[in-house]
Amino acid sequence: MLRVILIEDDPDVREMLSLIINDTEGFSCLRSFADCESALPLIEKETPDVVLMDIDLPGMSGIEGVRRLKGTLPHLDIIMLTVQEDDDSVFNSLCAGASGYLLKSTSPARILKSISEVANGGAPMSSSVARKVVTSFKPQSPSPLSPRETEVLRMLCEGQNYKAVSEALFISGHTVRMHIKNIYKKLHVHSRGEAVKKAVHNRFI
Amino acid sequence: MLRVILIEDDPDVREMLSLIINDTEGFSCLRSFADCESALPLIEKETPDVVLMDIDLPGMSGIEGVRRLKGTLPHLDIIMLTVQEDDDSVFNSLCAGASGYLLKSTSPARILKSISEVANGGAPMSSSVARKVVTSFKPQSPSPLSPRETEVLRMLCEGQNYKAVSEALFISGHTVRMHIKNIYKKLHVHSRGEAVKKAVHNRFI
DNA sequence: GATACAATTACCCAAATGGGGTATTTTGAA
DNA sequence: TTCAAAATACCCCATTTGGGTAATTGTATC
Repeated sequence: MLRVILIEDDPDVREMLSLIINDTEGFSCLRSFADCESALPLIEKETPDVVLMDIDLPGMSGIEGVRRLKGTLPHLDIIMLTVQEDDDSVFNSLCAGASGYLLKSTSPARILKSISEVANGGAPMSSSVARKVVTSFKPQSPSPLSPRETEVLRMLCEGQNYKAVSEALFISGHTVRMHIKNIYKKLHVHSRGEAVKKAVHNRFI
Repeated sequence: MLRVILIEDDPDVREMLSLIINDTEGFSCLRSFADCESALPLIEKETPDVVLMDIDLPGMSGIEGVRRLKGTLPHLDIIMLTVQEDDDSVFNSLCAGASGYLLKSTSPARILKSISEVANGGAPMSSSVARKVVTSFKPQSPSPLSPRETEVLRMLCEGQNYKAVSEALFISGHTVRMHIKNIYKKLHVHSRGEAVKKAVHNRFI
């Protein structure tokens, strides 16, 4: 029996979901709340298996709610259930610790399936959300750096200095400097920190 | 009609998948190959809708194959279909540009569903893979840095130097240096580059 | 009140870094 | 074969950085 708690400010949606969950074999909606403030203390008491969480809530946002819940109950599985489909909502939710992300257009059957999926170690996502997540891994822009420069930059990211790089690549320190100067020029940066940030961010390394 | 090409070195698996795809309404397996070397030139000719790609192949790996295919056909949807379940295989595949990742234990019905899903902008993944992907967004360790140090580190990541930071935060250059020294100590690093990398990687900023 | 931690200011020094320039050789693509 | 890019190597010098040490203040928390 999967024990679910629901946080959703729209009373109609809340009621409907609660009924659907309770009317299905193997699922039980322990309680439902209209906001995080009232929900959080009780969730920590009741320790449900899964929480369905809206994002746009009065008071504390659902994302902040996730952050706090995961702080006290790291093993709790939380599925976002929201109309928000923008990158920020998705990525901030996942960074906060949500284990799934469904759009409100999701069918009741799919929601129930997602609840059992998340409880079994899955990460149910609406397909457009999943694509966003997967695409975020792919470097968006091709690296402007030559293979050698990429190699040098990778070592800079490890915190190696000129000398270490030159010894590792069997080239002189002068050459390392030249590569680094070219890297800075190509990335439009003027320091190591910026270069590392850009490299990590754009996945050049 | 979804046009599929299959790359899989096991003849039995290849045959079976090919039959299943061709025997299903709305799907067509244009061709199948045992390795990337022979597949790539023909895929660029036939421009299928979806490619099913194994990872462990003779010669070029499936991951490298994805990288090359996405280089020439950026809009092609590729689903990895493999026994490999380790983090490296998953993340390298997605970084290379795969749009989906299924384990070989996936049922034929689910594979067919995934093909249409990926063609419709989704990102089908086996549930354990999806959880890996989602979990990778969550910072594993809470930041050990004080708020002020976090602020300083954020500016270092922007490529600001001591003076710029001190002016922006209305503190003396000496204080900035002290903060940075403490940051290095807490993060166990010895240079700006390393600190930036660690900060970005662990999402301290 | 005591203790602990964060934030702040201060100084010294050696090493690393960034910016400017120039030049040769190798490699690969047109 | 010709040309461009990449990789190699070198010079000078001002500035930045990293490491060490120490002291003061405020704000918590105990």
